[in-house]
Amino acid sequence: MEGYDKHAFEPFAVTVDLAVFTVRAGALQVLLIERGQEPYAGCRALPGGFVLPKESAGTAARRELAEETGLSDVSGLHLEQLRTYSEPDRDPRMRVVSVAYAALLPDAPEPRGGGDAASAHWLPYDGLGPLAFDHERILADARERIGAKLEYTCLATAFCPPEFTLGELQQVYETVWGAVLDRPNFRRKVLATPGFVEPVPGAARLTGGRGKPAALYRAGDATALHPPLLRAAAGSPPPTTSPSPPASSSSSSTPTSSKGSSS
Amino acid sequence: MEGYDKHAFEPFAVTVDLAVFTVRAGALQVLLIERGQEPYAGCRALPGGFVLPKESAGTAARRELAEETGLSDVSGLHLEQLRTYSEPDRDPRMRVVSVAYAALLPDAPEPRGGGDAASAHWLPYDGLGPLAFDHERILADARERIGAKLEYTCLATAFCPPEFTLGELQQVYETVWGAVLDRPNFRRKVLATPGFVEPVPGAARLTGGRGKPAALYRAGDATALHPPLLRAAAGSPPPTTSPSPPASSSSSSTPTSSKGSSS
DNA sequence: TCCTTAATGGTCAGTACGACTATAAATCGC
DNA sequence: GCGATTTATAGTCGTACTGACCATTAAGGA
Repeated sequence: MEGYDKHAFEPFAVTVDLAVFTVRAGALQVLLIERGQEPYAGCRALPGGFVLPKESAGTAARRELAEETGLSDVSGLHLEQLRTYSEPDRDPRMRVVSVAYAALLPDAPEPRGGGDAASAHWLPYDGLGPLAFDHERILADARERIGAKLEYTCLATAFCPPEFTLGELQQVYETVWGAVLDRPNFRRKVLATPGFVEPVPGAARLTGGRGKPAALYRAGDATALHPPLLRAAAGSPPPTTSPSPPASSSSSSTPTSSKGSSS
Repeated sequence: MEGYDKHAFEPFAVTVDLAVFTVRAGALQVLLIERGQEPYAGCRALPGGFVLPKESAGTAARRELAEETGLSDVSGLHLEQLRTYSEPDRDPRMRVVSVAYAALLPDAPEPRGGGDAASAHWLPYDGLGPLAFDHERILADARERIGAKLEYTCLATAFCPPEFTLGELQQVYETVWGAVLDRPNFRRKVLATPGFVEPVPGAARLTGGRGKPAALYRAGDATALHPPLLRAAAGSPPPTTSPSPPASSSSSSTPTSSKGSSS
């Protein structure tokens, strides 16, 4: 952009929209508000708001995150810019360009407190109805981005409390990906990645529910996963190990196998 | 964002900035303009411009790409939104929010023609001096993004002409990553990925220079690489094949014995 | 003609990973 | 208290993937 011609551009309103995720009760949940005014009155929407004159979009996003969740300290939460949505007609009232952010929360206190948060609630991602504006698209993009980043970053720990078990970490992957992972293999992979997690020294084992108590871990100092933890390719049948997959009824093809794994 | 309060926001100027890359002469090159006016007069900058009233940012980016390169048809070129830069003081004159895009060009005709393109030129990425505004940062972000996407997408073919040799494709990887790859292994990997490249039927082999002529390939219809083509981890010494690492203290894993799990 | 260069074809070992079995340590039902 | 159940953890085995490396082919140049 060379010289600025004051007549060459239209002023835009700039907002941030937040896709705030958490994993609770084995489901991926999203923080949504219910709109009270037109357009889209009564419709669910992503929390967000205007970027103030002296703010960057990132600053505005973190401010909105604090306001909407009611949390006193959001400085440690993972907040990441997704992309910017700028279709001319995305808001019927005026020209609004929105910078979308994705945020990850460890656990999910029901939001309380000021501002728009009055109407903010956690809702499961699956089965959501239509959202206001282009928020459905933004939310879908956010989920895809988060899922992809689980593969090659240590982002999953951002969904976990400061100390967590490997089972909880695995649940994050399974929930976001919508897939079931093999527990011993997941464990082997995570522990083999230096800096992903580190054991809690005191080793107070968690004995909440049934079963053998699990060891506690903290997030390590690594940020990237090398090599990555790949989710299975979309339409790829599991690389058929056994030469005869559909072994009719119950005749176990190999002396050691016959777990009837894949549905 | 609930109701709009006309006094709650400041109008912003919204621009697009373009990081346009090509691979030429074994070097990664970038399209830059030279600013004629203050601020940063005489300084190099990314091409870009205002988003017009009826445009989306993506539309503006493609329009600018055509204007700056002088190419008549930019519809087939890879253009991808990077992220948005919105620091309040990033432009000393006024509040400007810029949506950055990265574009990939197969070959690099020196730009000609109208508009700002008068001063647009290809320059090697390495050894660039300082750029105007925060464009240095934008360019670095763009390069990192492109490098990362080469790992798990088929993006590299966007740098190549419609028909290319595997050597040319490998050169793209080596140039963007700044690393040297083993040619037989690269070949094996690319050909083993379905849909990455497909041989040109006529199979007119390219016999330009010395050596055995290379077969020609076209980009396939795949977009993702499964599994990815990973570049070596940053600070990882190559996984010592030789049976005697630094045979000092740490006798690492013996096949059946301690797996060295806990720290 | 011999040497150089570059593309292509192949081997081999180590690692990574999926599928699976086995054991340990807790709670629950009785 | 005892076994069934549940969950965590340990380990095995075979295949696929990958890096390092060698061999062959087909061109150009001295």
